[in-house]
Amino acid sequence: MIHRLHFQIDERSGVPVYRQMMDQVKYYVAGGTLRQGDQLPSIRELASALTVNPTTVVKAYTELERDGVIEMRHGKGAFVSGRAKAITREEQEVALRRSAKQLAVEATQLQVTPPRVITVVREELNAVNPSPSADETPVKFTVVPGR
Amino acid sequence: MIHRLHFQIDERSGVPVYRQMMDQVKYYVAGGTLRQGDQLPSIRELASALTVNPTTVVKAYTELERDGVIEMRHGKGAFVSGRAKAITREEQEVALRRSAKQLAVEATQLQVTPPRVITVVREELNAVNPSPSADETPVKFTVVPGR
DNA sequence: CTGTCTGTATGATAACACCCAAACAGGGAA
DNA sequence: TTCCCTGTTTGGGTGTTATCATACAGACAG
Repeated sequence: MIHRLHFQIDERSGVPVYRQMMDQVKYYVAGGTLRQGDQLPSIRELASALTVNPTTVVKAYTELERDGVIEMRHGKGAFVSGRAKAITREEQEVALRRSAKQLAVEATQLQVTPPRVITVVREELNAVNPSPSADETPVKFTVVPGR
Repeated sequence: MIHRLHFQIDERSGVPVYRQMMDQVKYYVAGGTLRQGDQLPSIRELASALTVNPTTVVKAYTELERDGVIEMRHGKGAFVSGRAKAITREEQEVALRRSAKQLAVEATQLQVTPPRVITVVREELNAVNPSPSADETPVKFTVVPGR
């Protein structure tokens, strides 16, 4: 079975790329998709998949290690840290609401009707469509770039 | 009656200050608190209230003007734009999808169930959508800083 | 050992974000 | 007119973000 991670980088958002990557790794850990011991995409793999410079990925991974989310092992790869606890449930809720609020504001600015917004959100949720997994063994993930 | 705008700037977020200000103005406009013709805080007033440099506010206002949200009039002030910027259906669709996809990816990373996402989006749409008001007189707003 | 994967580390370059100070110019009221 | 509000513009400074190219070093299979 192939596991995929969806990474979405929005250059127009003004948010630094390395920080967007950090957030998304944290979200995967918080959501349970990435579990203790799982191997993250290598620096070069992630960099080429997202067409960013490896240095940028290094920065993201280094900061994530400083935050205790991941561990990097020379010559082996980057792995989800044991003592992760990257994000609290409350922070997850805040993150979701912030993103939803942003969508709501933008849609209102664009004068899109609420039903239309709901429809599009449903479509995009289906498009992302995660693969359900109850596997307990540490796995390696590939990247699905989103730009 | 005194009208107040609450501005909150988070320096640790990594999001550029001028962009945080832009988002909040957009939110007020989308939500109907700021209406066509309303006068925004002056550049210097907003800058001193938030203890940021006036140049930063200039950048935010300039970008907002480029987005068609506000208009700046030399010697008079900054006002909420009358005419919504002309945008094609296609541009509207692209912008909406981009924002929706961002939310979908993030929700998936957090392993939030699609129904839950829809619920939150509905709530945020309701929170943004203004109750139609009969008051048409333009007003001036002051700033209450949040730091 | 060799090849190839992995992370680690530089220095140079460019663009952006933010601050600071100062000056210029329009609008409107005393 | 003068005064004080307003936006406009310029030049200089610092730190961050991100790119590119290059090199070094650990892990491991063949």
